Amino acid sequence: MTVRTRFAPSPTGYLHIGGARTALFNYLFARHNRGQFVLRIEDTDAARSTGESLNAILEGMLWLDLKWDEGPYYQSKRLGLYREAAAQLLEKNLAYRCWCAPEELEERRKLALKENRPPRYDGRCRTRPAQPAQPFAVRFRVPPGKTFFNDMIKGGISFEHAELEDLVLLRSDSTPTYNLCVVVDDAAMRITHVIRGDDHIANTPKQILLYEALGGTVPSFAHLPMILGSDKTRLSKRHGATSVMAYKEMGYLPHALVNYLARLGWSSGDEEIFGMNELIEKFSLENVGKSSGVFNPEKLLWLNHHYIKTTPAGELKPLLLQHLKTLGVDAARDERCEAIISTLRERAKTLKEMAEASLFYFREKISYEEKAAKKFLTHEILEPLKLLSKKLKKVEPFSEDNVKKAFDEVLEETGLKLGELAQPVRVALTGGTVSPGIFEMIAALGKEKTIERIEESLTPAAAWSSPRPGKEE
RNA sequence: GGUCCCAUCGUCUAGAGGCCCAGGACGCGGCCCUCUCAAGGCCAAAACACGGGUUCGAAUCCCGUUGGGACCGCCA
Repeated sequence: MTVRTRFAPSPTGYLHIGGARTALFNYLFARHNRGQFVLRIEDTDAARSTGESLNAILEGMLWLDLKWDEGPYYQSKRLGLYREAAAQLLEKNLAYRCWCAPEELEERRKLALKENRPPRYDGRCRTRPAQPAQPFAVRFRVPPGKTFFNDMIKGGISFEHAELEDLVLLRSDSTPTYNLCVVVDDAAMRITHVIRGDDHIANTPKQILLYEALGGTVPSFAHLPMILGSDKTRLSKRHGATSVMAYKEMGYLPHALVNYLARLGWSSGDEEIFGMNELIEKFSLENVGKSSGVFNPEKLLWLNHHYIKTTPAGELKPLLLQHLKTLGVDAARDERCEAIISTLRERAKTLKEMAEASLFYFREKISYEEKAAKKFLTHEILEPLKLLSKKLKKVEPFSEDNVKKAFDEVLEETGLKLGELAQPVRVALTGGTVSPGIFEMIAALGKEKTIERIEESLTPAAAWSSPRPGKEE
């Protein structure tokens, strides 16, 4: 039997970290077993479902490269199926009509909670005579007994039916509810493995009972542990960004998130770095842990940096371009991009950081940080800078090695140490004291801009080099 | 309140009775390298929640305690 998994989000918000991991594990399990991965949109709550959310979820999955084989299926387009199933259950007396008013139910629940009683429906309509002309909901008649299932992650779990309430299958407006839809669809779509968050454990016995009532094959279940925030409560906006797409905006590589999410709850020995194919090859539910995990942004950041360091510059370029664009720089036609990326990848943990750090390469005019200029653009350095400029003009090709040679000559002739020359040059070229290695940076900046900026620095250098009090030469 | 789930360094985890006075990774601290910042290399601190069993032997199995979490909707 081919393995079929599904990811079934409800379009009531963006794709969040937890949902993304559920989707990923379903994807990996299906791929690993050469099965199919189905996408189903659970939009039976018309009031809360939006097209915007739907797009956000699809966008998130595509960004993470979690491609589905089938769907998306929309539950809102399958309402007839669910009603049919409910009618069938009604017919077999496995379900019954309930005339209780929702408000009344709500009141009873609140009262029960207040009195510390289980807030469960008491089943009073099981035996109630028909109330013609009254709107009714359809409830499942939970049979007596006990349900056991063997969770692929958590192991054996069983529930006494006495703990289950007669759940609503069809609302009084005849729209179906979650548990019914899930079971009907998972059966119809021949889902073999239901992999979802462990907040669904309590739903599982109800769903198993429904499968049995409807004569469907019960799939295998695997309940993933929750992802928690730093305070060990369920991950939410309070803990920072939870939207997958927010990570794109922050300059994360999609695969860094995938790798991080995979390792949150799953492991393969001591390994930390996994490409997508490697994940597919190595993923198995046996290696998924049972306990919930805390989302650790620092580790994600480390992974992101790892992938920034190892992804070819050519692949990084279009991504960097996007971030530069939001900073108002259009570098699409700039041929230096790949060289620039190479100088920055070791020191930028996100693409956003890289874009910001690369700004000096693209600016027409740079401005000096006051402190930096004051400290390094001094009288004494004027001549060496002139000399350097002169030497650099002759450098051809303008490669890192050749630039270094020009520097060596200047150092030789002036007796300066590299540090004494490099920092002023750095300020002259970038405006600040922090940048990539001086030679690689100069080569990436390009001959024209380098010489232009050094010469430009010669003027203000004289003006700003007023010696500090007591240090008069 | 009831039911269910979970429990190894701060965090993610390895560990499927002896290989473990517990290994890796992130982060943190130190040192080295060094033209700045990084990156890199090396070193260090840091955990089997507790109590009972079972066993020649337990982080690993069982029970209990404690602590965390989830669920208890005509939401999904």
